[in-house]
Amino acid sequence: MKSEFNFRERCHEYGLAATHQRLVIYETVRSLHGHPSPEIIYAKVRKKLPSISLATVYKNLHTFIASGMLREVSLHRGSLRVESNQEPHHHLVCTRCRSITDLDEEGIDPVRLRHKLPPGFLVSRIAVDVLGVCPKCSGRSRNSF
Amino acid sequence: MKSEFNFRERCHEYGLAATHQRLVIYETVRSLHGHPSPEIIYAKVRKKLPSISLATVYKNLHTFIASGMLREVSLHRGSLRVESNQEPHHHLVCTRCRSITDLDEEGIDPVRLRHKLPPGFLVSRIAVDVLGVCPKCSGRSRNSF
DNA sequence: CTAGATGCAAACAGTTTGCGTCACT
DNA sequence: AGTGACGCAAACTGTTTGCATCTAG
Repeated sequence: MKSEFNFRERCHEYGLAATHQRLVIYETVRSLHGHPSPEIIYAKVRKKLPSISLATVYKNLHTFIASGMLREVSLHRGSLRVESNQEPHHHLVCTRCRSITDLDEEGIDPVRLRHKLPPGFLVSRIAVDVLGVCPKCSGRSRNSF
Repeated sequence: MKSEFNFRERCHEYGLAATHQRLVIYETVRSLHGHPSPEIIYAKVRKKLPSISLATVYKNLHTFIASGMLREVSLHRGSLRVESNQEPHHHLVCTRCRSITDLDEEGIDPVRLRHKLPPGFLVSRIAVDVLGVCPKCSGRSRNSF
């Protein structure tokens, strides 16, 4: 199986044990469409591995994300945050510590859309996140973006 | 107080009672810097209103966000989501139902940065969210973006 | 006066942790 | 053989809900 070979290779690259559970979790994510949650992934993985635990799914999703084998939809998950800055602005986000800094709008050219959006979708604004590693975090540790 | 006047006006505009708690919560958010969480806001509001409850803070933050008086940092909060689509892409996000659709990268001009970023910040990529109201949601109901 | 707002406590959902056992390398 | 992964259950965090009481309009 080609993708399994690729999987083992990438695990080796990051010093991860290529366990059966990991393989199934990884291939399940790739087989799902959209932006699946841990629960959804767990439900599908369970069909192949009925005794797997949800904790294992969580641990491995984090492992994959930290290694760069998978990406999360947004770094802004977690608790609710409100904007105290009421001016239009964008965000500079550290992929390691998740800190957020405001970037005023003029520093970024207005984003232009050349998309055929779904008919009837009413665009209200465009949010830009500049992702990377902040000065404080550019010491050691793994990737995560 | 000018800002209080403005507050009462905006509440009236949305049919919200201009309670003392609401005023303090609103002004507290405006007085904080960055991207405060409900707990942080609660802690500061409590100094003026020692008997306020955390539930009231939550309820009112939601009220303000739904009315457009405040904005949340990201629509992607909540549970962890992973990308099943491994190609570089952007997102089309509905501000009402929070559904996410992928937009392939070519439909959006590469974003150019003209910012003086904090020295030492290493940019890895730029994420664009096109926000608006999806066809399914453009029936009734309030704003929230 | 009355609809809607507050405060409290209990319930919830999603996620993490500690620990004994098991399996890659 | 040893380090790291697994599975389980319990703990936690952030958030929501139901309900009795209060208050702005």
